[in-house]
Amino acid sequence: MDAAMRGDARKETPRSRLLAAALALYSRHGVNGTSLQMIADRLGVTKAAVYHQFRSKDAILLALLEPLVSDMREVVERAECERTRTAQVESVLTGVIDLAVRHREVSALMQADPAVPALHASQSDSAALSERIGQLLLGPDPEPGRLISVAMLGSALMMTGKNPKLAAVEDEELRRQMLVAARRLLGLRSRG
Amino acid sequence: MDAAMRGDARKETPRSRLLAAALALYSRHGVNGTSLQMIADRLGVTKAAVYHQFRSKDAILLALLEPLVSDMREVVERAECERTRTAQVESVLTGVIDLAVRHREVSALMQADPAVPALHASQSDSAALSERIGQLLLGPDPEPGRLISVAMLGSALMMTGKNPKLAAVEDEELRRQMLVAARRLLGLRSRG
DNA sequence: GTCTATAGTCTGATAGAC
DNA sequence: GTCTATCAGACTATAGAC
Repeated sequence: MDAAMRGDARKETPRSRLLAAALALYSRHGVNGTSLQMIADRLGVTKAAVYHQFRSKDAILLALLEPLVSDMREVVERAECERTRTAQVESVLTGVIDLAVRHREVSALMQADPAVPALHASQSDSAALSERIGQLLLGPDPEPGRLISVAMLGSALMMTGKNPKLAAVEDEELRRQMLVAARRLLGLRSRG
Repeated sequence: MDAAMRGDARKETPRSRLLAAALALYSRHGVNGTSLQMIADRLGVTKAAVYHQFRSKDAILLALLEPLVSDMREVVERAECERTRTAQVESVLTGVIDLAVRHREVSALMQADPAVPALHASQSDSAALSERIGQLLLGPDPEPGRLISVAMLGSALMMTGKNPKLAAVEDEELRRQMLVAARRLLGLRSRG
C-alpha cells in the first residue's frame, strides 16, 4: 500500500493532525459551535493554513465521516447478503457495535450533530445507511414494541461511546458488554 | 391559578409561540445552527420583537429547558428518598421515562446539544441531575457490564423520543414499551 | 505550507420612534 | 409590542506575498 492513505489512521501528517483537532472540537462544541479559527488556534497556525488542507469547512466534516460511512456501508451490505433473519440480525448487530466502538467520537457526531444531515443532503447518504440498518434489525411487519426497542438501540449504540465514564474502557471489553446488553434489549438469547 | 403560568404549557401567548418556534428550530438545526433571525422569520416578526420577550438567546434556551430540569429534579429527589435499591431503580426508571416521553424534543436537546452544557456551566445544573440519575441506576460498586448498560440506557431514554418513526406513537404506548425495553436492557424481571 | 490582509456576510444585541 | 436603524464583532472564504 503506497502513499494514498485512507481516512486519518495511517500516519502523522498535517492533514491527520488537523482532522484530529477538528474532531476533538466538533465533539465538544458541535460542528456549528466550532469555527475555523478555533481549529487553527488549536494547531497553532492561521485559518489560511487550514484552508490549504481543506477547501471548506464542510470538507473537513466530510473527511471525518468518510471512514465511518465506508465501514457502515460494508456492514450493511454484508448483512443484507445473509439468508436468514437471525443471521441478518446477528451480522448487523456485531458489525454496528464494532463500528460504534472503533469510531466512538465520530459515531456520536454522525448520530447527533445537526450539521451532518444538513451536509449529507447533497453527499453520500449516511441517513440511507442508518435506515437500512434499522430495516435489518426490524424485519418485516414489526410490532410497536420492536419498533421502539430498535429505536432505543440505535441511539444507545451510536451515542454510548461518547460517554466520558466509558473513556477508560478498552475496545474489546466495551464491544463485548455492549453486545450482551443489546441482545438483552432486543430479547435475543445469549449465544452459547 | 392565576396569570403567572409555568413554562410554556398554559396558554397561547406571544411568549409560548416564540418558545415553540425556537424549539422546533433548535431540534432541527441545533442551538448554534439557529439564529435569532430564523426564529423571528418563522414568527413573521423582526429580531427586535424577539428581544422584547427574551433578553438574550441563552434566555430562550434556559426557558425551554426549565420545565424539564424542574421535573428531573422532582424525579431524582423522590427516588433518592426510597429506602431499598429496588425501589430506587423502579422509581427513577418510571420517572425518567415519563419525563422523556412528555418532553420528547427538549429531552433530546438537553442530552445532545453542545449549547446546553456550555449554558449550564453558570446555571442550575442539568449535568448534576443526570449524574444523580446515573448513580441511582448504577448503585454502589457497579460491575463494568452494569456501567455500560446504564450508559446505553441513558442515551436511549433521552434520545428515542426524537426518532421520527415514533412521532405517531402516543405517549402512553411509548411510555409502556420503553419501560419494558429498559427493564430488559437492565436485566430486571417484568413487574407482575 | 504558512503567512497577512481583506472581502462580504451574518451574528447577537441596543437605541429610540410609534 | 412591534418597528427601523445601527453597532461592533465573528464568521467563511479568497488573494497574493514569502
